[in-house]
Amino acid sequence: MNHEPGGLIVHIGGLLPSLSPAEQRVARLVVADPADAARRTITDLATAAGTSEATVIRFCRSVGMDGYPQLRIRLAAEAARRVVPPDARVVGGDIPAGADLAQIIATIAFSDARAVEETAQQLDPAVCGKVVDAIVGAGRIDVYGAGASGLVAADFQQKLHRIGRTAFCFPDVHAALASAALSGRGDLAIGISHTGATAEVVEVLAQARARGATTAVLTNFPRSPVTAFADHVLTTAARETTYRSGPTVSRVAQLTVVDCLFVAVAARNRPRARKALEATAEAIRSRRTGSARRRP
Amino acid sequence: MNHEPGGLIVHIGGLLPSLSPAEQRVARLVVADPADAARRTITDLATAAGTSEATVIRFCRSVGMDGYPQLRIRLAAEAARRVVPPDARVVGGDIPAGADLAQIIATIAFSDARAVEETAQQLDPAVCGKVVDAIVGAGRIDVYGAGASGLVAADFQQKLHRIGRTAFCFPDVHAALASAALSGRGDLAIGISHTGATAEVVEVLAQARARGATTAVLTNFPRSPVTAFADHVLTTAARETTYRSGPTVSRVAQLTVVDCLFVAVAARNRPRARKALEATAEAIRSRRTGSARRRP
DNA sequence: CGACTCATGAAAGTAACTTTCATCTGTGGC
DNA sequence: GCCACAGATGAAAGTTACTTTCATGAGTCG
Repeated sequence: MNHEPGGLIVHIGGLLPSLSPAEQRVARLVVADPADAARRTITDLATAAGTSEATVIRFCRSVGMDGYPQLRIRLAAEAARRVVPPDARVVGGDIPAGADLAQIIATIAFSDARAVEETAQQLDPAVCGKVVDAIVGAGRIDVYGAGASGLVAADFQQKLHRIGRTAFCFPDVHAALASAALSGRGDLAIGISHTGATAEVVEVLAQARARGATTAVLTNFPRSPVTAFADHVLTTAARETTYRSGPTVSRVAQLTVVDCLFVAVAARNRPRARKALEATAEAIRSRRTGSARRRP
Repeated sequence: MNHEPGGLIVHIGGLLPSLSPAEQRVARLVVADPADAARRTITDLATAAGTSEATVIRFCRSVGMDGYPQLRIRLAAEAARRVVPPDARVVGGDIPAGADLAQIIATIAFSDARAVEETAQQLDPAVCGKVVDAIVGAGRIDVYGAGASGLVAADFQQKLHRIGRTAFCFPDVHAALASAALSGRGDLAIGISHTGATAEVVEVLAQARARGATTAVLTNFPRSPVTAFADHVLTTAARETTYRSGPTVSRVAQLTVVDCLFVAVAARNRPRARKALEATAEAIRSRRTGSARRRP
């Protein structure tokens, strides 16, 4: 049958004058509220149009559909498409004072999602590749971060560990500096700092580099102090707002970058990574209670 | 019947583990290609899933629909709304074996961004409101989480702390259980677990609740064991892939939810929260080295 | 004014959907 | 190890929705 890829509703509107009176009544109902029509059964719609089911079927054929069910799902699809995503325009800035929860959720989700997308867009695959090389070939891997970035660092460390690349992460600056002092050629130090100016991270990276280790940093500001001590610079792309200070916004973007590196490293040695993953997953599984409840 | 205003497909994803095997087969087909499923008749779909029509009907009811035709039009509508980015066909699934870095980045960013968006869409503002109330009114706040979710828990704790709502987070199960045992009416325990089946988190929440504390949980699976012990259930919406085991994907979504709660709590008492934020920011600022370098 | 065309709905027929029920399977208790 | 039980499942019966057929009637053209 006929294919009307674009606007079925528009198409019906154009066909309207050429339809029989009873079919026109059906058509008008459909055009007026496609979503509502999609919800009705054929008998329903026929009654609402003051006609019989047979006429509705004829109408379907007249507009190029095979039958009523087909029309229904087409209508549902078109009605959904024409609904404009509510008020995405306003969303994206700061949170207004009297904001309700739905607004807050929409705003945050929007800015998080955008941070992720924009970060991915500006991330340089070549630099990533070098960092991945470094991770794969490194003797020892240390990951540093303070505050919110510290959590990202911990996450990175956990992940590398799970695929068999032993890594360390220090919550304490002194321990971190000690580890950096003990590193050398062939080792890798990864710093994570939104501002790129966190003293601890800068010091640690500087120390590691002075000892001959390779250094990499993940920051939002490509010209921040820390980049002076980094062989490889990866950047996130996050904007700040009042209530969500910088690190908060960028943390999601940082995690995305960490995930990318993780997957890329795992992809380098698929079988071994998979085996390591399975082993760790197995170890964790025993810590689960029974599977999800079935309809309680 | 149930109203799932946001993402039915996402909702189905979350319900997946709580469905019976045969229903899961149906669910997977539906999630994999909603538009295609909408085109099929019930017999068709049943055959494709290797099961009977009866099971498909049961599946419809399980996900909150009245019957198959209703499911069909909902699927058609959602599939249409989901404006698929041109080359997103490959993106979103598993990472192909020979993937290059650009592909990996695109895939991960896409699935992260989608997890955030879908989570926001299905997040219930009413439940969030109750959790915010609980946080604002709580005597003591404990946040629990293990593994990757543990980092999210730590993040939440840090955030609450920064706006003056003292909270605790325990990396050690014993300490957590002890704290839970000491909690009581007016206290709040928040559990974070992607699977909802992490034994530690379940035990701790059960304990806290038994002592009279209010409990809340953040999980991907609304019918998982942990929800039995939670007064408030918040859900993320993340799908799993091979290389990025569940918790990895959902962590970004979890963080978004945590951010929402954080901002909502801060919004309740704007001046005080702002003052607390500024105080902590000031404390951290001293730990920064000079501002960003100007063209080196 | 008759013969034709077309629109229309009633009713019969078919396919789709829903319910019921018997069977089966795995689980936990003794 | 066996029994009782709950849950999962599909076959088949039952119901509803959809489609076809056909008779009727209104308009209309020679």
